[in-house]
Amino acid sequence: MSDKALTTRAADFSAWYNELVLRAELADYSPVRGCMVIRPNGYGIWERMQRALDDMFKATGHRNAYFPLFIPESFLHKEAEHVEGFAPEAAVVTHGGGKKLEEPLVVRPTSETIIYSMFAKWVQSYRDLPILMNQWANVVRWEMRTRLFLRTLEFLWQEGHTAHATHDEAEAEARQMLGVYRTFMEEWMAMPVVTGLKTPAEKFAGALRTYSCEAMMQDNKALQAGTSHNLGQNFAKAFDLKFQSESGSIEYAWNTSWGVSTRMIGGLVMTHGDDTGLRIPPRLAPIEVVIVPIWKSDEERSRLLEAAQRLKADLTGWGGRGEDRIRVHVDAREGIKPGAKYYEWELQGIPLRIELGPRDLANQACMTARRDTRVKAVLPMEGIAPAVAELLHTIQRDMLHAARERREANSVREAISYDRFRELIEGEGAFVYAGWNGDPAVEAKVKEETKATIRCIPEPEFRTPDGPARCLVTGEPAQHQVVWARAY
RNA sequence: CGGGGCGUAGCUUAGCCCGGUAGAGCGCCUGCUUCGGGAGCAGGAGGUCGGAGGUUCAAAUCCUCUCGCCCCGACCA
Repeated sequence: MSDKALTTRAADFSAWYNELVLRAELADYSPVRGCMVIRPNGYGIWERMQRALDDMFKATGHRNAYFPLFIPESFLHKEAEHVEGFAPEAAVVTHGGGKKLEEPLVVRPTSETIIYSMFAKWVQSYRDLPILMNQWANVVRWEMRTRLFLRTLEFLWQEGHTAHATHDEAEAEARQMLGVYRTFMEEWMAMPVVTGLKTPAEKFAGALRTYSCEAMMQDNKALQAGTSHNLGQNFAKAFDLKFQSESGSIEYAWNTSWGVSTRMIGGLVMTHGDDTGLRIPPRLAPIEVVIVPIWKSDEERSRLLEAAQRLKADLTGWGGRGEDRIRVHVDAREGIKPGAKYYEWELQGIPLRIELGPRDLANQACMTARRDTRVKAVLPMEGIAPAVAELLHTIQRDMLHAARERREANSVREAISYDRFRELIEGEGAFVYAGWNGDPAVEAKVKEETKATIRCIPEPEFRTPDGPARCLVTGEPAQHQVVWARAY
Protein backbone atom coordinates (compact mmCIF):
# COMPACT_ATOMS: atom_id res chain seq x y z
CA MET A 1 0.00 0.00 0.00
CA SER A 2 2.89 2.35 0.73
CA ASP A 3 4.11 1.96 -2.84
CA LYS A 4 0.89 3.66 -3.91
CA ALA A 5 1.80 6.86 -2.13
CA LEU A 6 4.00 9.50 -3.69
CA THR A 7 7.37 10.35 -2.23
CA THR A 8 6.55 13.29 0.00
CA ARG A 9 7.66 16.81 -0.78
CA ALA A 10 9.45 17.00 2.53
CA ALA A 11 11.38 13.78 1.91
CA ASP A 12 12.63 14.64 -1.60
CA PHE A 13 11.05 17.50 -3.49
CA SER A 14 12.72 16.62 -6.74
CA ALA A 15 11.65 12.96 -6.62
CA TRP A 16 8.14 14.05 -5.65
CA TYR A 17 7.94 16.26 -8.72
CA ASN A 18 9.15 13.58 -11.12
CA GLU A 19 6.83 10.94 -9.69
CA LEU A 20 3.85 13.24 -9.76
CA VAL A 21 4.38 14.22 -13.39
CA LEU A 22 4.76 10.60 -14.45
CA ARG A 23 2.03 9.09 -12.32
CA ALA A 24 -0.56 11.79 -12.99
CA GLU A 25 0.22 11.01 -16.64
CA LEU A 26 1.07 14.57 -17.50
CA ALA A 27 4.15 13.49 -19.43
CA ASP A 28 6.59 10.68 -20.06
CA TYR A 29 10.21 10.38 -21.14
CA SER A 30 10.83 9.93 -24.83
CA PRO A 31 13.40 7.65 -26.46
CA VAL A 32 15.55 10.73 -27.10
CA ARG A 33 17.50 12.10 -24.15
CA GLY A 34 16.06 15.31 -22.78
CA CYS A 35 12.82 15.17 -24.75
CA MET A 36 9.39 14.44 -23.39
CA VAL A 37 5.99 13.25 -24.52
CA ILE A 38 3.18 15.45 -23.26
CA ARG A 39 0.31 13.08 -22.52
CA PRO A 40 -3.39 14.01 -22.73
CA ASN A 41 -3.60 14.98 -19.05
CA GLY A 42 -0.76 17.44 -19.52
CA TYR A 43 -1.72 18.57 -22.98
CA GLY A 44 -5.28 19.22 -21.83
CA ILE A 45 -3.92 21.74 -19.33
CA TRP A 46 -1.78 23.29 -22.06
CA GLU A 47 -4.84 23.62 -24.30
CA ARG A 48 -6.69 25.47 -21.54
CA MET A 49 -3.66 27.74 -21.10
CA GLN A 50 -3.48 28.34 -24.84
CA ARG A 51 -7.12 29.23 -25.13
CA ALA A 52 -7.05 31.70 -22.23
CA LEU A 53 -3.86 33.37 -23.40
CA ASP A 54 -4.86 33.43 -27.04
CA ASP A 55 -8.08 35.23 -26.13
CA MET A 56 -6.06 37.77 -24.16
CA PHE A 57 -3.64 38.29 -27.04
CA LYS A 58 -6.51 38.81 -29.46
CA ALA A 59 -8.15 41.23 -27.04
CA THR A 60 -4.98 43.32 -27.07
CA GLY A 61 -4.93 43.44 -30.86
CA HIS A 62 -2.51 40.65 -31.75
CA ARG A 63 -2.93 38.20 -34.60
CA ASN A 64 -1.48 34.73 -34.99
CA ALA A 65 0.91 33.68 -37.73
CA TYR A 66 3.38 30.88 -38.24
CA PHE A 67 7.05 31.14 -39.15
CA PRO A 68 9.23 28.19 -40.16
CA LEU A 69 11.09 25.84 -37.87
CA PHE A 70 14.32 26.22 -39.86
CA ILE A 71 16.37 29.37 -39.76
CA PRO A 72 19.47 30.03 -41.92
CA GLU A 73 22.44 29.73 -39.62
CA SER A 74 23.76 33.09 -40.77
CA PHE A 75 20.66 34.82 -39.37
CA LEU A 76 21.60 33.87 -35.85
CA HIS A 77 24.93 35.63 -36.28
CA LYS A 78 23.53 39.00 -37.28
CA GLU A 79 22.91 40.20 -33.74
CA ALA A 80 26.07 39.89 -31.70
CA GLU A 81 24.61 39.35 -28.24
CA HIS A 82 21.91 37.06 -29.59
CA VAL A 83 24.32 34.61 -31.22
CA GLU A 84 26.48 34.58 -28.11
CA GLY A 85 23.42 33.61 -26.08
CA PHE A 86 21.94 31.02 -28.38
CA ALA A 87 24.69 29.50 -30.54
CA PRO A 88 25.88 27.14 -27.80
CA GLU A 89 22.46 25.55 -27.51
CA ALA A 90 21.45 25.53 -31.16
CA ALA A 91 20.58 22.29 -32.96
CA VAL A 92 21.92 22.52 -36.49
CA VAL A 93 20.73 20.62 -39.57
CA THR A 94 23.59 20.00 -41.97
CA HIS A 95 22.08 17.43 -44.31
CA GLY A 96 18.81 17.16 -46.20
CA GLY A 97 17.61 14.91 -48.97
CA GLY A 98 20.77 12.89 -48.65
CA LYS A 99 22.97 15.86 -49.48
CA LYS A 100 25.05 18.23 -47.43
CA LEU A 101 23.35 21.63 -47.30
CA GLU A 102 25.01 24.72 -48.77
CA GLU A 103 24.18 26.59 -45.59
CA PRO A 104 23.36 24.79 -42.37
CA LEU A 105 19.90 25.39 -40.90
CA VAL A 106 19.36 26.14 -37.25
CA VAL A 107 16.30 24.65 -35.59
CA ARG A 108 14.76 27.74 -34.00
CA PRO A 109 15.67 28.30 -30.36
CA THR A 110 13.46 31.42 -30.66
CA SER A 111 12.33 33.28 -33.76
CA GLU A 112 13.46 36.89 -33.51
CA THR A 113 15.83 36.57 -36.45
CA ILE A 114 13.48 34.98 -38.95
CA ILE A 115 10.53 37.13 -37.90
CA TYR A 116 12.25 40.50 -38.05
CA SER A 117 13.84 39.62 -41.37
CA MET A 118 10.29 39.12 -42.66
CA PHE A 119 8.97 42.24 -40.97
CA ALA A 120 11.65 44.13 -42.90
CA LYS A 121 10.02 42.97 -46.14
CA TRP A 122 6.60 44.08 -45.04
CA VAL A 123 7.27 47.48 -43.50
CA GLN A 124 7.98 50.62 -45.45
CA SER A 125 6.00 53.36 -43.80
CA TYR A 126 5.05 54.35 -40.29
CA ARG A 127 1.54 53.55 -41.55
CA ASP A 128 2.53 49.85 -41.59
CA LEU A 129 3.19 49.99 -37.86
CA PRO A 130 2.63 48.69 -35.36
CA ILE A 131 2.83 45.03 -36.29
CA LEU A 132 1.33 42.95 -33.50
CA MET A 133 1.91 39.26 -34.06
CA ASN A 134 2.06 36.02 -32.14
CA GLN A 135 2.90 32.45 -32.96
CA TRP A 136 2.31 29.15 -31.19
CA ALA A 137 5.27 26.95 -31.90
CA ASN A 138 7.85 24.46 -30.71
CA VAL A 139 11.46 25.50 -30.13
CA VAL A 140 14.66 23.56 -29.51
CA ARG A 141 17.45 24.40 -27.11
CA TRP A 142 20.19 21.85 -26.52
CA GLU A 143 20.26 21.96 -22.74
CA MET A 144 22.75 19.93 -20.74
CA ARG A 145 20.49 19.04 -17.85
CA THR A 146 16.82 18.51 -18.44
CA ARG A 147 13.71 18.17 -16.26
CA LEU A 148 10.21 17.26 -17.36
CA PHE A 149 8.39 20.49 -18.31
CA LEU A 150 10.97 22.72 -16.65
CA ARG A 151 13.81 22.29 -19.12
CA THR A 152 13.63 19.99 -22.12
CA LEU A 153 15.40 20.04 -25.47
CA GLU A 154 12.16 20.77 -27.26
CA PHE A 155 9.25 22.65 -25.77
CA LEU A 156 6.02 24.33 -26.77
CA TRP A 157 5.43 28.00 -26.31
CA GLN A 158 4.02 31.14 -27.75
CA GLU A 159 6.20 33.99 -28.87
CA GLY A 160 4.75 37.40 -29.50
CA HIS A 161 6.67 39.73 -31.79
CA THR A 162 5.85 43.33 -32.42
CA ALA A 163 7.31 46.30 -34.26
CA HIS A 164 6.65 49.92 -33.34
CA ALA A 165 7.54 53.38 -34.50
CA THR A 166 8.86 54.61 -31.17
CA HIS A 167 10.73 53.41 -28.14
CA ASP A 168 7.94 54.44 -25.82
CA GLU A 169 5.36 52.51 -27.77
CA ALA A 170 7.52 49.37 -27.66
CA GLU A 171 8.14 49.87 -23.97
CA ALA A 172 4.40 50.20 -23.34
CA GLU A 173 3.80 47.00 -25.33
CA ALA A 174 6.43 45.02 -23.42
CA ARG A 175 4.95 46.15 -20.14
CA GLN A 176 1.39 45.54 -21.27
CA MET A 177 2.17 41.92 -22.16
CA LEU A 178 3.96 41.41 -18.87
CA GLY A 179 0.70 42.50 -17.29
CA VAL A 180 -1.25 40.05 -19.43
CA TYR A 181 1.02 37.24 -18.23
CA ARG A 182 0.62 38.32 -14.65
CA THR A 183 -3.16 38.37 -14.98
CA PHE A 184 -3.13 34.94 -16.56
CA MET A 185 -0.85 33.43 -13.92
CA GLU A 186 -2.84 34.85 -11.05
CA GLU A 187 -6.39 34.52 -12.31
CA TRP A 188 -6.10 31.28 -14.24
CA MET A 189 -3.16 29.43 -12.74
CA ALA A 190 -3.79 30.77 -9.23
CA MET A 191 -0.03 31.27 -9.18
CA PRO A 192 1.04 34.61 -7.74
CA VAL A 193 4.07 36.20 -9.35
CA VAL A 194 6.47 39.02 -8.68
CA THR A 195 6.95 41.08 -11.81
CA GLY A 196 9.94 43.24 -12.47
CA LEU A 197 12.98 44.10 -14.52
CA LYS A 198 15.86 41.71 -15.12
CA THR A 199 19.40 42.86 -14.41
CA PRO A 200 21.74 43.14 -17.42
CA ALA A 201 23.31 39.81 -16.47
CA GLU A 202 19.95 38.03 -16.59
CA LYS A 203 18.29 39.74 -19.54
CA PHE A 204 17.50 38.14 -22.90
CA ALA A 205 20.40 37.95 -25.34
CA GLY A 206 19.82 40.88 -27.64
CA ALA A 207 17.26 42.79 -25.61
CA LEU A 208 17.40 46.33 -24.31
CA ARG A 209 15.38 45.36 -21.25
CA THR A 210 13.76 42.14 -20.07
CA TYR A 211 10.80 41.95 -17.71
CA SER A 212 9.79 38.71 -16.05
CA CYS A 213 7.19 37.00 -13.90
CA GLU A 214 8.80 35.15 -11.01
CA ALA A 215 6.81 32.57 -9.08
CA MET A 216 7.84 30.84 -5.87
CA MET A 217 7.73 27.05 -5.87
CA GLN A 218 7.09 25.01 -2.74
CA ASP A 219 10.80 24.43 -2.22
CA ASN A 220 11.11 28.23 -2.06
CA LYS A 221 13.01 28.39 -5.33
CA ALA A 222 11.98 30.84 -8.04
CA LEU A 223 10.59 29.84 -11.38
CA GLN A 224 10.83 32.35 -14.21
CA ALA A 225 7.40 31.72 -15.67
CA GLY A 226 7.26 34.31 -18.40
CA THR A 227 9.38 37.03 -19.99
CA SER A 228 8.67 40.15 -22.00
CA HIS A 229 11.43 42.03 -23.79
CA ASN A 230 11.86 45.50 -25.10
CA LEU A 231 14.32 44.68 -27.87
CA GLY A 232 15.05 48.30 -28.71
CA GLN A 233 16.39 48.66 -32.24
CA ASN A 234 18.95 45.86 -31.94
CA PHE A 235 17.21 43.41 -34.26
CA ALA A 236 15.84 46.16 -36.50
CA LYS A 237 19.40 47.24 -37.18
CA ALA A 238 20.61 43.67 -37.70
CA PHE A 239 17.82 42.90 -40.17
CA ASP A 240 17.36 46.30 -41.73
CA LEU A 241 13.84 46.75 -40.41
CA LYS A 242 13.28 50.40 -41.36
CA PHE A 243 10.37 52.69 -42.07
CA GLN A 244 9.78 56.19 -43.31
CA SER A 245 8.39 58.37 -40.57
CA GLU A 246 5.66 60.96 -40.74
CA SER A 247 8.31 63.64 -41.18
CA GLY A 248 9.95 61.74 -44.02
CA SER A 249 13.05 60.46 -42.23
CA ILE A 250 14.14 56.80 -42.39
CA GLU A 251 14.11 55.16 -38.96
CA TYR A 252 14.73 51.76 -37.47
CA ALA A 253 11.67 50.15 -35.89
CA TRP A 254 11.43 49.25 -32.22
CA ASN A 255 10.65 45.62 -31.39
CA THR A 256 9.27 43.61 -28.50
CA SER A 257 9.02 39.89 -27.93
CA TRP A 258 7.38 37.96 -25.14
CA GLY A 259 6.80 34.32 -24.36
CA VAL A 260 5.46 31.70 -22.03
CA SER A 261 5.89 27.97 -22.42
CA THR A 262 4.86 24.51 -21.27
CA ARG A 263 7.25 25.23 -18.42
CA MET A 264 4.24 26.82 -16.73
CA ILE A 265 2.85 23.31 -16.27
CA GLY A 266 5.89 22.55 -14.14
CA GLY A 267 5.15 25.75 -12.25
CA LEU A 268 1.58 24.65 -11.73
CA VAL A 269 2.73 21.32 -10.28
CA MET A 270 5.27 22.91 -7.93
CA THR A 271 2.88 25.66 -6.85
CA HIS A 272 -0.21 23.60 -6.13
CA GLY A 273 0.79 19.94 -5.92
CA ASP A 274 0.59 18.17 -2.56
CA ASP A 275 1.63 14.77 -1.23
CA THR A 276 -1.51 13.23 -2.69
CA GLY A 277 -0.86 14.54 -6.18
CA LEU A 278 -1.66 17.41 -8.46
CA ARG A 279 -4.16 20.15 -7.73
CA ILE A 280 -5.42 21.98 -10.78
CA PRO A 281 -7.16 25.31 -10.37
CA PRO A 282 -10.67 24.95 -11.84
CA ARG A 283 -10.24 27.45 -14.66
CA LEU A 284 -7.34 25.43 -16.07
CA ALA A 285 -8.79 21.99 -15.42
CA PRO A 286 -9.90 20.09 -18.52
CA ILE A 287 -12.29 18.33 -16.14
CA GLU A 288 -13.55 20.48 -13.28
CA VAL A 289 -15.91 17.98 -11.71
CA VAL A 290 -15.72 14.21 -11.66
CA ILE A 291 -18.83 12.31 -10.61
CA VAL A 292 -18.22 8.94 -8.95
CA PRO A 293 -21.40 6.86 -8.77
CA ILE A 294 -21.57 4.29 -5.98
CA TRP A 295 -23.58 1.11 -6.18
CA LYS A 296 -23.84 -2.42 -4.79
CA SER A 297 -26.44 -4.37 -6.74
CA ASP A 298 -27.10 -4.37 -10.47
CA GLU A 299 -30.35 -2.60 -9.83
CA GLU A 300 -28.55 0.17 -7.94
CA ARG A 301 -25.92 0.29 -10.62
CA SER A 302 -28.35 1.22 -13.38
CA ARG A 303 -30.17 3.69 -11.12
CA LEU A 304 -26.94 5.39 -10.04
CA LEU A 305 -25.40 5.56 -13.48
CA GLU A 306 -28.58 7.13 -14.75
CA ALA A 307 -28.61 9.60 -11.87
CA ALA A 308 -24.96 10.44 -12.51
CA GLN A 309 -25.66 11.16 -16.17
CA ARG A 310 -28.65 13.28 -15.18
CA LEU A 311 -26.47 15.24 -12.75
CA LYS A 312 -23.86 15.71 -15.46
CA ALA A 313 -26.55 17.03 -17.80
CA ASP A 314 -27.79 19.41 -15.09
CA LEU A 315 -24.29 20.78 -14.60
CA THR A 316 -23.22 21.05 -18.23
CA GLY A 317 -26.60 22.40 -19.26
CA TRP A 318 -26.46 25.28 -16.82
CA GLY A 319 -25.84 28.57 -18.56
CA GLY A 320 -24.92 30.72 -15.59
CA ARG A 321 -21.32 30.96 -16.84
CA GLY A 322 -22.37 31.75 -20.41
CA GLU A 323 -20.49 29.76 -23.02
CA ASP A 324 -18.07 28.47 -20.39
CA ARG A 325 -19.99 25.37 -19.40
CA ILE A 326 -19.01 23.36 -16.34
CA ARG A 327 -16.69 20.58 -17.50
CA VAL A 328 -17.90 17.28 -16.04
CA HIS A 329 -16.84 13.66 -16.30
CA VAL A 330 -18.73 10.61 -15.02
CA ASP A 331 -16.44 7.79 -13.88
CA ALA A 332 -18.64 4.83 -14.79
CA ARG A 333 -15.88 2.24 -14.76
CA GLU A 334 -16.80 -1.10 -13.29
CA GLY A 335 -14.65 -3.39 -11.23
CA ILE A 336 -12.89 -0.52 -9.50
CA LYS A 337 -14.09 0.44 -6.06
CA PRO A 338 -15.10 4.05 -5.43
CA GLY A 339 -12.21 4.60 -3.04
CA ALA A 340 -9.70 3.65 -5.71
CA LYS A 341 -11.32 6.12 -8.06
CA TYR A 342 -11.04 8.88 -5.45
CA TYR A 343 -7.30 8.36 -5.16
CA GLU A 344 -6.86 8.32 -8.90
CA TRP A 345 -8.72 11.59 -9.50
CA GLU A 346 -6.96 13.21 -6.58
CA LEU A 347 -3.60 12.23 -8.07
CA GLN A 348 -4.68 13.86 -11.32
CA GLY A 349 -5.79 16.99 -9.51
CA ILE A 350 -9.43 17.26 -10.56
CA PRO A 351 -10.71 20.24 -8.50
CA LEU A 352 -14.04 18.83 -7.36
CA ARG A 353 -15.37 15.32 -6.87
CA ILE A 354 -19.03 14.49 -6.47
CA GLU A 355 -19.85 11.16 -4.84
CA LEU A 356 -23.31 9.90 -5.67
CA GLY A 357 -24.70 6.84 -3.90
CA PRO A 358 -28.07 5.31 -2.98
CA ARG A 359 -28.25 7.30 0.26
CA ASP A 360 -27.70 10.57 -1.61
CA LEU A 361 -30.35 9.65 -4.13
CA ALA A 362 -32.81 9.02 -1.30
CA ASN A 363 -31.94 12.39 0.24
CA GLN A 364 -32.02 14.29 -3.04
CA ALA A 365 -28.42 15.35 -2.41
CA CYS A 366 -24.83 14.50 -3.23
CA MET A 367 -21.47 14.57 -1.47
CA THR A 368 -18.85 17.01 -2.75
CA ALA A 369 -15.15 16.78 -1.99
CA ARG A 370 -12.83 19.70 -2.72
CA ARG A 371 -9.41 18.71 -3.98
CA ASP A 372 -7.69 21.81 -2.65
CA THR A 373 -8.78 21.57 1.01
CA ARG A 374 -10.07 17.96 0.93
CA VAL A 375 -13.18 19.22 2.70
CA LYS A 376 -16.33 17.20 2.08
CA ALA A 377 -19.82 18.70 2.15
CA VAL A 378 -23.36 17.63 1.27
CA LEU A 379 -25.07 19.63 -1.46
CA PRO A 380 -28.79 19.37 -2.21
CA MET A 381 -29.69 18.47 -5.79
CA GLU A 382 -32.00 21.43 -5.85
CA GLY A 383 -30.00 24.25 -7.42
CA ILE A 384 -26.93 22.04 -7.74
CA ALA A 385 -25.42 23.72 -10.81
CA PRO A 386 -25.06 27.27 -9.45
CA ALA A 387 -23.86 25.81 -6.14
CA VAL A 388 -21.15 23.79 -7.89
CA ALA A 389 -20.14 26.79 -9.98
CA GLU A 390 -19.88 28.84 -6.81
CA LEU A 391 -17.78 26.15 -5.16
CA LEU A 392 -15.43 26.01 -8.15
CA HIS A 393 -15.10 29.78 -8.03
CA THR A 394 -14.27 29.57 -4.33
CA ILE A 395 -11.65 26.88 -4.96
CA GLN A 396 -10.02 29.03 -7.64
CA ARG A 397 -9.89 32.02 -5.29
CA ASP A 398 -8.71 30.05 -2.26
CA MET A 399 -5.89 28.42 -4.22
CA LEU A 400 -4.51 31.81 -5.21
CA HIS A 401 -4.80 33.10 -1.67
CA ALA A 402 -3.09 30.05 -0.23
CA ALA A 403 -0.25 30.30 -2.74
CA ARG A 404 0.19 33.99 -2.04
CA GLU A 405 0.29 33.42 1.71
CA ARG A 406 2.87 30.70 1.28
CA ARG A 407 5.02 32.98 -0.84
CA GLU A 408 4.88 35.86 1.63
CA ALA A 409 5.54 33.53 4.55
CA ASN A 410 8.76 32.52 2.81
CA SER A 411 9.80 35.99 1.75
CA VAL A 412 12.25 38.03 3.79
CA ARG A 413 11.67 41.74 3.70
CA GLU A 414 13.61 42.98 6.71
CA ALA A 415 17.27 43.95 6.55
CA ILE A 416 19.55 40.96 7.15
CA SER A 417 23.27 40.36 7.13
CA TYR A 418 24.97 38.63 4.25
CA ASP A 419 25.79 35.74 6.58
CA ARG A 420 22.14 35.35 7.47
CA PHE A 421 21.31 35.57 3.77
CA ARG A 422 23.62 32.68 2.97
CA GLU A 423 22.17 30.67 5.81
CA LEU A 424 18.65 31.23 4.45
CA ILE A 425 19.47 30.54 0.81
CA GLU A 426 21.50 27.45 1.62
CA GLY A 427 18.85 26.30 4.09
CA GLU A 428 15.12 26.43 3.51
CA GLY A 429 15.37 28.99 0.72
CA ALA A 430 13.49 32.25 0.34
CA PHE A 431 12.74 35.31 -1.74
CA VAL A 432 14.96 37.90 -0.12
CA TYR A 433 14.14 41.55 -0.80
CA ALA A 434 17.35 43.48 -0.38
CA GLY A 435 19.31 46.48 -1.50
CA TRP A 436 21.82 46.18 -4.36
CA ASN A 437 24.49 48.68 -5.27
CA GLY A 438 23.94 47.97 -8.96
CA ASP A 439 27.35 46.36 -9.47
CA PRO A 440 27.31 43.23 -11.70
CA ALA A 441 30.39 41.99 -9.85
CA VAL A 442 28.38 41.78 -6.64
CA GLU A 443 25.69 39.80 -8.46
CA ALA A 444 28.32 37.42 -9.84
CA LYS A 445 29.96 36.98 -6.46
CA VAL A 446 26.68 36.10 -4.76
CA LYS A 447 25.82 33.67 -7.52
CA GLU A 448 29.23 32.07 -7.19
CA GLU A 449 28.99 31.79 -3.43
CA THR A 450 25.34 30.88 -2.93
CA LYS A 451 23.84 29.98 -6.34
CA ALA A 452 21.24 32.68 -5.69
CA THR A 453 20.60 35.24 -8.41
CA ILE A 454 18.74 38.51 -8.66
CA ARG A 455 15.38 37.36 -9.96
CA CYS A 456 14.28 40.88 -10.76
CA ILE A 457 14.12 44.48 -9.70
CA PRO A 458 10.48 44.28 -8.62
CA GLU A 459 7.83 46.70 -9.69
CA PRO A 460 6.90 49.21 -6.96
CA GLU A 461 3.82 47.36 -5.71
CA PHE A 462 5.92 44.30 -4.84
CA ARG A 463 8.66 46.21 -3.05
CA THR A 464 8.98 46.51 0.68
CA PRO A 465 7.80 50.06 1.41
CA ASP A 466 10.73 51.04 3.61
CA GLY A 467 13.06 48.56 2.04
CA PRO A 468 16.72 48.17 2.93
CA ALA A 469 18.58 51.28 1.82
CA ARG A 470 21.95 49.56 1.76
CA CYS A 471 23.46 46.87 -0.42
CA LEU A 472 23.09 43.39 1.08
CA VAL A 473 26.68 42.53 0.27
CA THR A 474 28.75 45.71 0.40
CA GLY A 475 26.71 47.90 2.72
CA GLU A 476 26.95 50.72 0.21
CA PRO A 477 23.88 52.83 -0.58
CA ALA A 478 21.49 50.72 -2.66
CA GLN A 479 20.69 51.64 -6.24
CA HIS A 480 17.77 49.24 -6.40
CA GLN A 481 15.68 47.00 -4.25
CA VAL A 482 15.99 43.50 -5.73
CA VAL A 483 14.66 39.99 -5.11
CA TRP A 484 17.29 37.33 -4.49
CA ALA A 485 16.55 33.61 -4.75
CA ARG A 486 17.79 30.37 -6.14
CA ALA A 487 16.01 29.60 -9.37
CA TYR A 488 15.06 26.75 -11.68
C1' C B 1 31.32 17.43 -20.10
C1' G B 2 33.39 15.95 -14.51
C1' G B 3 31.81 13.11 -9.73
C1' G B 4 28.26 9.56 -7.76
C1' G B 5 24.07 6.11 -8.19
C1' C B 6 20.98 2.87 -11.08
C1' G B 7 19.31 -0.30 -15.56
C1' U B 8 16.09 -7.83 -14.17
C1' A B 9 7.90 -8.66 -16.49
C1' G B 10 3.81 -2.61 -17.51
C1' C B 11 5.69 -0.61 -12.29
C1' U B 12 8.69 -1.45 -7.66
C1' U B 13 12.35 -4.77 -7.03
C1' A B 14 15.11 -9.89 -4.87
C1' G B 15 19.02 -12.66 -6.91
C1' C B 16 25.07 -10.32 -8.43
C1' C B 17 30.33 -10.37 -3.48
C1' C B 18 30.53 -16.45 -3.76
C1' G B 19 28.82 -18.28 -11.97
C1' G B 20 24.83 -23.78 -12.15
C1' U B 21 16.61 -24.38 -14.21
C1' A B 22 14.95 -16.03 -13.19
C1' G B 23 11.69 -15.21 -8.10
C1' A B 24 8.30 -11.78 -5.39
C1' G B 25 4.76 -7.65 -4.62
C1' C B 26 1.73 -4.39 -7.32
C1' G B 27 -0.60 -3.99 -11.99
C1' C B 28 -2.90 -6.88 -16.21
C1' C B 29 -6.52 -11.08 -18.16
C1' U B 30 -10.77 -14.78 -16.76
C1' G B 31 -14.51 -16.27 -13.18
C1' C B 32 -17.21 -15.68 -8.63
C1' U B 33 -18.13 -12.69 -4.43
C1' U B 34 -17.56 -7.37 -3.52
C1' C B 35 -18.44 -1.84 -4.10
C1' G B 36 -19.94 5.27 0.83
C1' G B 37 -11.64 6.07 0.87
C1' G B 38 -6.54 2.14 -2.60
C1' A B 39 -11.44 -5.30 -2.31
C1' G B 40 -11.12 -10.95 -1.49
C1' C B 41 -10.52 -15.84 -3.38
C1' A B 42 -9.27 -19.11 -7.45
C1' G B 43 -7.03 -19.65 -12.09
C1' G B 44 -3.89 -17.35 -16.03
C1' A B 45 -0.69 -14.40 -19.38
C1' G B 46 3.71 -11.76 -19.35
C1' G B 47 11.35 -11.90 -19.23
C1' U B 48 16.51 -12.01 -25.69
C1' C B 49 18.09 -9.83 -17.01
C1' G B 50 19.53 -2.00 -21.30
C1' G B 51 22.96 -3.30 -25.75
C1' A B 52 27.63 -5.40 -27.85
C1' G B 53 31.92 -8.15 -27.15
C1' G B 54 35.02 -11.29 -24.00
C1' U B 55 36.31 -15.22 -20.08
C1' U B 56 34.04 -20.12 -18.96
C1' C B 57 31.62 -26.71 -19.88
C1' A B 58 28.08 -22.95 -18.07
C1' A B 59 27.08 -15.59 -17.30
C1' A B 60 21.54 -11.62 -14.66
C1' U B 61 26.10 -12.79 -11.75
C1' C B 62 33.13 -11.98 -13.63
C1' C B 63 35.90 -8.50 -17.39
C1' U B 64 35.84 -4.62 -21.44
C1' C B 65 33.21 -1.25 -24.27
C1' U B 66 28.65 1.22 -25.16
C1' C B 67 23.61 3.41 -24.52
C1' G B 68 20.01 5.43 -21.27
C1' C B 69 17.93 7.39 -16.68
C1' C B 70 18.44 9.85 -11.78
C1' C B 71 21.29 12.99 -8.25
C1' C B 72 25.42 16.60 -7.47
C1' G B 73 28.63 20.06 -10.13
C1' A B 74 29.85 23.06 -14.67
C1' C B 75 26.36 25.47 -18.27
C1' C B 76 21.56 27.63 -18.99
C1' A B 77 16.81 32.95 -22.89
